[in-house]
Amino acid sequence: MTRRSSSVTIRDVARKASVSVATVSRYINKNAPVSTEVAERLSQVMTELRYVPHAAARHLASRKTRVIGLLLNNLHNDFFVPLLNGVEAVVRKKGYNLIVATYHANSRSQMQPPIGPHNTDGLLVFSDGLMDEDLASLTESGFPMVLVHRTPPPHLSIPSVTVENINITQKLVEHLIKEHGKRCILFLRGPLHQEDSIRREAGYRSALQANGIPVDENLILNGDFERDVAYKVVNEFLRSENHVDFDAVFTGDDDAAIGVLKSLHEHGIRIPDDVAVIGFDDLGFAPFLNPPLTTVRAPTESVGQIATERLFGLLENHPSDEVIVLPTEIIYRRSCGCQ
Amino acid sequence: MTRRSSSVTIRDVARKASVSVATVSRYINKNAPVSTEVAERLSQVMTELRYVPHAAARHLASRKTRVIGLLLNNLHNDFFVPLLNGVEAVVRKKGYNLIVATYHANSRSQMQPPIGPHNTDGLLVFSDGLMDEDLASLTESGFPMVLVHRTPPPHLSIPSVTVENINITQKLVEHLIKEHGKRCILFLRGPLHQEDSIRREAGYRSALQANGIPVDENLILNGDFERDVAYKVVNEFLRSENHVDFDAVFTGDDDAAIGVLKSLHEHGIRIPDDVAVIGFDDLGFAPFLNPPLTTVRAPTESVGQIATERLFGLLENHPSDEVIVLPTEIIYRRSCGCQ
DNA sequence: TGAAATAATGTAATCGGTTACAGTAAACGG
DNA sequence: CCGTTTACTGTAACCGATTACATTATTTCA
Repeated sequence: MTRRSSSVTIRDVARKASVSVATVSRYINKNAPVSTEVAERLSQVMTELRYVPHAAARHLASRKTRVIGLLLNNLHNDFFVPLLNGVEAVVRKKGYNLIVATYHANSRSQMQPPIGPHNTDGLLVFSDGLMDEDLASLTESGFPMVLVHRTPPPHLSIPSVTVENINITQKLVEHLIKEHGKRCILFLRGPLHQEDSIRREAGYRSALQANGIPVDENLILNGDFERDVAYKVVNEFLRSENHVDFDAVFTGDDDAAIGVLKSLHEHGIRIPDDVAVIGFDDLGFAPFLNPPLTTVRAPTESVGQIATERLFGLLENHPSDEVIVLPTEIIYRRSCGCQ
Repeated sequence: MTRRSSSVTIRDVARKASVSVATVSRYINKNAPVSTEVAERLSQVMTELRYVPHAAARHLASRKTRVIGLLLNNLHNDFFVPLLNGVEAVVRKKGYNLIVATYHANSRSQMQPPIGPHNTDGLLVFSDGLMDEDLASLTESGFPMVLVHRTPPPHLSIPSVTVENINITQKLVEHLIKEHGKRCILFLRGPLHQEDSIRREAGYRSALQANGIPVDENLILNGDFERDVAYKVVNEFLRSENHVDFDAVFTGDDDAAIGVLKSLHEHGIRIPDDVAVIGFDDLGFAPFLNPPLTTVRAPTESVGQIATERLFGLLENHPSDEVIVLPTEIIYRRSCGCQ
């Protein structure tokens, strides 16, 4: 078989430096002593030949990819910028590579998850595409994973990093009720199975209940934590003949808030005079919306960073199954009626 | 050598289906005919065994990684969301994987680029980390690349996708001058070697010159296309004892605009009455800033999509060295004084 | 001082696929 | 009816690293 290999291999280096490939490998990986003279010679030969180790060959032989994967439902959301930022910083510091892939529950039927044990050393899972049973079988095979904004299923010890949702949401919604006298609060939930969404809905419901306000299911819409969807759904709601009156909106997250504000503006609804609006995440633009958005500050970059560090912890054999919940805080701005 | 291989290999599949590994490989890659009975048998055995081909082994043997890389200067910017979105969609459709990595000019000295021929089949380059000579040697070795928001260096035929900057910037700045009577326009340029920044600065300068306004270098600051940097630099500018008066700001891009607005607000400067503000990119939040931002709509998701499609074009041997410049348009909102 | 540990290196099997080459049987073409 | 495609399959070399095992020279230490 004749295959032209244009690239410089470890054998070329070995030959030119008059050592064996094993020595070159040892020098590269620094996992066994190499005499200083040989080391110097190799260093020189390698730069001379511009040798770059072939990743796939290393992977195959060492059974390590030096790649970690980030699995997301989608990439529509500004929320992912701080998350990615935190993740990428740690990955780079460790000399690894990062594969970013999207995979969600609806795409399951059509195809396998694009990343997993076959092409990564570990996964950061922020996706409902991998269901509990998938997590179970991956865990069983010893594949390192860290869940992001998702609690591990019962009996599975998978570390997880998320932010506090329920209490802070309840507190935020109660702020609308107690401080601003709101009683008909529209809620845009996120993706149905996403944990943040579920918890925020729980916080929303308990805030109403704690204040003797019956939950009106007509006031709960699906905003999907997305600008466009939120915009559309609020538009439809406002256009429907006899929609329920409302005096506030909890948009679910800041991205959805953008869509909500747009829709309200276009319908001539004054914020916060007619309708108060609150979000979640405190994305970079939140203080500059019109009006500035009252929201919850979530340490998203830290989430990415900590989750990634924990994943490397697993790779380095420091097992853990702790669920880390980072604290959140309310940032009061004008959109709720404050100031 | 004893290595436990927990994973199912192509040989396991072959044995269980009573065929050779070659046949299995052919079935997987659909690059040679396989009888229907064997195909059916294989399909069944593969799901039964939950066989997933080992990526590194495929890469090593086929000299293809089925991975493409996106090289960015950083990930601080909301600008990357639509870009990533466009890229990822195409990559997924093609059944490839996407490595996202950051690499900028200052990190050059410390390390090699994290992605390249050794671990990807091709690169989308949106980074000043790879300099012209790097591009030259990569091109020479036949490595597929597409430049994003960057024009290929002379004599190198590398396809490129970008958006129109100069003319639209000149038109936008002239709008400030002619329609709103502005004459002292602060400009926050982006990263020094980034082409968008250079072109926007060119557009800014020619707009002033075309209208007989001398360019005051004191009115040009480095905003780096980043929220935080822009915020800081405008703050410093405003705090300096005898800074030049100004009546407008071209923030360079929408991300920087957020920082500029924040600083101006905190200094009690009214927008657009005291100072007009314009951005660039029309990011999702632009219509919702306070006041809504006049900016340039750039088709960033399309840029990502088209660039990626062209990269796959190269992989499929459709050479091209065209420079595609997507059109941009001004979106007039309130921050410039309109409406 | 002699046994044992350590340092430095080499040889060759191995990781899990792809594919060149070879071969057989059936279909085709004139 | 026979030479030539075509369809299908198998064997084994190969991709470029890592690393178990072996070997020799040098230290260490009781």
